[in-house]
Amino acid sequence: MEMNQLNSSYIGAEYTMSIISGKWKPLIIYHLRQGTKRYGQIKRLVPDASPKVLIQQLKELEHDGIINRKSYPEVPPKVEYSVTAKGRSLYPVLDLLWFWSHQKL
Amino acid sequence: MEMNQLNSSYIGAEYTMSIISGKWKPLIIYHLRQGTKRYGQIKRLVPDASPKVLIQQLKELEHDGIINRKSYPEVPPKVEYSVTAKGRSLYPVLDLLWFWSHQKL
DNA sequence: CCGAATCCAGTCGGATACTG
DNA sequence: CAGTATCCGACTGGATTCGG
Repeated sequence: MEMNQLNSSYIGAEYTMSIISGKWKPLIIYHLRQGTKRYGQIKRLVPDASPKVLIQQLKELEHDGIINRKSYPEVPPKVEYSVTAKGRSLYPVLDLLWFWSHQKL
Repeated sequence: MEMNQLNSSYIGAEYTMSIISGKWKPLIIYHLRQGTKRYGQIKRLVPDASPKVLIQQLKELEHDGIINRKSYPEVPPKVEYSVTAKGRSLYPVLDLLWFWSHQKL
């Protein structure tokens, strides 16, 4: 599949965008990129996200196979989030999005 | 600026996404990529977009410097839309978004 | 031909309080 | 500690009608 001869319009670009669009998703992925983190850590790293929204975005990322949720049956509860292989394949995409925005034209 | 050592989180990725997120924007850019088009042509190429929304997305793309609007003072009116240099710099981004969505993992 | 104006439904994120 | 539950305002896109 050639990158310099794309044909079938941009149907599919929307799909990728739907996965990473969500107010806190890029930031969540960025932090998890540095390593596995517990829920409380993420909450502190993304303090402006309300618990409802934060959990919601984590669930969506998990549902889309971008991150993995591991729950430990302990008291108190412990939950760890990490990036999956599919999620790591997203790094170049996010990097390019970031790069474009910082580009001077 | 190194692509393999991004630091300042992903602030900026959201900015790029905000520019191309909009229900018909990728499709509009795709069609304009084939060459300058009149409003009526775009309307026919993106038939499911209502006139209000279509004009709205075209205006946003114009405001963000992605496309150019050229109006000819004729009767009947004639308006042409084309992609700017900044818009063309967006092709690799859209291509990568498209490519990622078609990738098998 | 190229839009503008109005009204409307659905989705998204935020604030706050509460729970196993 | 790691979430749920409820309510709510803002924004986005859609349907339709009208105008220069």
